[in-house]
Amino acid sequence: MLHHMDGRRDEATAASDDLVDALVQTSFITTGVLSAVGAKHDLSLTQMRVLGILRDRRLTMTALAVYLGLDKSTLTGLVSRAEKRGLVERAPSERDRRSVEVFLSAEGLAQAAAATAEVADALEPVLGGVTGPDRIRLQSLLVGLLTAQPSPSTAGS
Amino acid sequence: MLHHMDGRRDEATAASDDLVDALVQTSFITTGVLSAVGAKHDLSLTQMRVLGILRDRRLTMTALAVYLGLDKSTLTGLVSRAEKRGLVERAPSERDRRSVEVFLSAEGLAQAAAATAEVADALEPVLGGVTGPDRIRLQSLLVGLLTAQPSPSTAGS
DNA sequence: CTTATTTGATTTGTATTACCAAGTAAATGT
DNA sequence: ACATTTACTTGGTAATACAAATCAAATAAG
Repeated sequence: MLHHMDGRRDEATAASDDLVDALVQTSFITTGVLSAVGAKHDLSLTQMRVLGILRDRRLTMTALAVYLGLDKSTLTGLVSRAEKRGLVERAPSERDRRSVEVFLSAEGLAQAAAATAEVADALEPVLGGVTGPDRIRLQSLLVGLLTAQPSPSTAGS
Repeated sequence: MLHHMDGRRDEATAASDDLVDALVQTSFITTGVLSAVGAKHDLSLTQMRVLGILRDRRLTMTALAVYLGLDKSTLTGLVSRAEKRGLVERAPSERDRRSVEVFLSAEGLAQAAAATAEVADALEPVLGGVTGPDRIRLQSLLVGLLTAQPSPSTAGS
């Protein structure tokens, strides 16, 4: 689809554009909320993601970079700042002495938990237009979308 | 809901957490795709948003800042760089000589159209897990969510 | 087993993004 | 007419992000 061999956008594509548009706009609203919640704790969106990802994981720098879709060199500074603030810790891997593993400190874990709750709070009004059984429907549709994704593009909070 | 007067997260809240989680993860995947498409054209996510917003609008700096959820001062540099690249143009408002209106140049319009098509392309595989009638359902649920939003948090591509 | 290559992370340098506070000019309010 | 608000820019600072180069450890080749 798309790939207008005929050089124009057909009806099916036009219809799918509406879905794409809705998805994109919803995403911006959502990340806007994420961003705002993070700002209250002096956390950037990326730092929020780090907290979210490391909530139940312990990853090497490279693995974390892949999750975030960022360059390895970007991670160095990102993790260093988070480390300086006591949110995460670094530890050398035992299997591979080149690798550095990153994980949440106790403080980071607390922050992550608090942030998660606040995000749920802040998204509640956003979900105001979706009520009752529609929430279940939306959820299962999104879960369907997510589970169909190739492995660790499943990155996220 | 939420607003645990009792200081704990109840069942309803826990259930809604799953929806929140799915929404957040979906958003990260979507903005990741947006970001990747933009990168191919040397456009940041924010610049992509600017193109998307100005596709069918002509806004003052402040209005654009509100749409993006950014500070006015951030917009100055953002628009200046986009202007230097020939994507947008500035023009003094006639009604108010303090105001500056921003709009897409011919080149910017072309880029916006191309980017829109590419985004639809790139999101196609992401939507792979949602097929047939489920797409319509997802779309109408998202549209329902969007239309329930207070005015221009409806910002987005 | 010794060298060559690849891999994991950091360093350095640059550009962008973003905020705040302060400043200027035009428009409103009193 | 003067004070205030509004619209935007400027200046300063920090965070974010990438690319290229470097270094150490692990793996592959010979």
